[in-house]
Amino acid sequence: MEKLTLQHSILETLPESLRRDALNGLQAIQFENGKVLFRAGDPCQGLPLVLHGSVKVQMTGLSGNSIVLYRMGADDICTLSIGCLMTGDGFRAEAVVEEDAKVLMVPRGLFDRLMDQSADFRLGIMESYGRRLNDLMLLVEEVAFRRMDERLLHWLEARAGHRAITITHQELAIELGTAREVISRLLKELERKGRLRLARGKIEFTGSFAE
Amino acid sequence: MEKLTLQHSILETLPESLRRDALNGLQAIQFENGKVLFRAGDPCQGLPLVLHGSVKVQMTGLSGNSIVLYRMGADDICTLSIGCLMTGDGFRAEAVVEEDAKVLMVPRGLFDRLMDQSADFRLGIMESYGRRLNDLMLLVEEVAFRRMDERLLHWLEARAGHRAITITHQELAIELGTAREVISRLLKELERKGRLRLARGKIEFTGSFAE
DNA sequence: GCTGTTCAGTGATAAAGTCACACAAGGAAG
DNA sequence: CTTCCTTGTGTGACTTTATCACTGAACAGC
Repeated sequence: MEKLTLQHSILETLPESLRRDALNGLQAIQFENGKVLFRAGDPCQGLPLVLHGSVKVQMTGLSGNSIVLYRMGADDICTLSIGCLMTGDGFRAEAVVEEDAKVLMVPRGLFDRLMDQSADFRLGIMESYGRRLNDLMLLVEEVAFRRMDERLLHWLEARAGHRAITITHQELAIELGTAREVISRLLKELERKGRLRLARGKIEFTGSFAE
Repeated sequence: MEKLTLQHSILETLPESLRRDALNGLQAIQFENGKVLFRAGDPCQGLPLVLHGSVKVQMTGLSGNSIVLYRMGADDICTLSIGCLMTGDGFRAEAVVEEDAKVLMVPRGLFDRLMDQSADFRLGIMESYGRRLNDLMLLVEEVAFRRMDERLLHWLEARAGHRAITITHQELAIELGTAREVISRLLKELERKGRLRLARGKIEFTGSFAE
C-alpha cells in the first residue's frame, strides 16, 4: 500500500523487473509547506520526482530581487537538477514547497542506470527538458516585452476560480519579478475599477473576474 | 580528409564501430552568413551539431520585438531542437547564421540509437541541456533586474578586443531585447563620455575600452 | 545628378523601477 | 487592555525604459 503512493508516470513505463529494482533504492520524502528543497549554491543530491504537491523554483538576482521561474506539480520532474547532477555545479535557483509535497529522490547511479536501460525513461526526461526550456523561453519573452498590468491580470485570472486568494503584494511581486510598490499600485488601480477588493494579505475577486 | 572536417566532440567519444556507422548516415551542411537554420513554427528535422561558425537563436514576441536567447559556436549542440524533435512541436524561436557555419544534422532515428548505445553521448546531451537551461535562467535574471546601460556596456566590453565592430543599433537592440531608440540614446551618451565613436553601422572603441 | 531605402537622432509622453517614508493591522508581552 | 513590534500597504518624488512620431543623414542604384 505504501507502493501505491510511490507512483510517478516516468517510473510506470519501466519494465517490471527494473521498476521493482528502482523502487527499492528509493524512498519518498515528505516536505511541508514552506520547506526549502534546495537553495542557490547547494550541490545536487539527486533527481527529484514530484509525486504530489506543488513546488516553486525561483531565483534571486544580484540586486536582491527575485522571480519565480516555474512550478512543479504532481508527476513532474525537477529538470534543473539534472544539469547540476551532471556537471556537479551548484544550483542557481532555489525550490520552495508551496503545498505539502511528496518527492522521490533518484540518486546519480540509479539515474544513469535508468537512462541506460529504458528508452521510455529517456524519452520522459527529454520531454521534460524540452518543456522546461520552452517555459523559460516564454518567460524571457514575457519579462522582456509584456506590460506589467497585463501580466498581473493574467496571473490573477489564472487563479480567479477561487473567490479569494491569500497572498501578499511582496509575494506577488516575486511571482512576476518586479517591485512590491508596482504591484501595490496596479492592484489599487484594479480595486478602483471594481474588479477586486484588497485586504491585508488577501485579494478578493469581485464580479468581472468570475466568468 | 573530408572526415577531418566532420569532427564534433560528442561524436569523438563514440566507440569506433558506432562512430563510423553514425558518420555514414550524416552529411555536413554548409550555411552561409545570414542563412536561417529554422524559423518559428518550423517542425524539427533533426538535431543540429555545429562543427564551426556561429549561429544565434532569437525569438520574437507578440509585440514584434525580438531578443537573442543564446548563440551556438564550434562543437555546440542545438539543444532546443531536441525538445521539438521529441514532442513534434514546432520551434518557438529562429536560428540565424552569423558566421558561415558547417552543421551536421542527426535525424531522429540515429539520435535515439546514439542515446541508447552510448553513455558518453547521453552525458554530452545532458550537459548541453544543463548549460542551456542555466543560460536561460541567467538571461531571465538579466532581463528582469539589470539596467540597460549596464547590460549594453557588458555586451560591448565582451567584444572590445577588436578596435571596432560592425553592427546597427537595431541589431544591438535585438541582442538585448529592447528598442532601437534606447540603444541609440545610450550609445550617444557613451560617445559623449568619450568611450567610443559612432558611425553608420559601426562602433569604434576608444581609450577606456581597451584594457 | 536624382530617388528610394536603411540608419541614426531626438522630443514628448507613458509605463515601470527605486527611494523614502507614513501609517495601519495584528500578535505578543506585560 | 495597553504598549511595543513586526509585517504589510499606500503614496509622492524622481529615474530609467519603452513607445510614438518625426527628422535628417548616409548610401546604393540608376
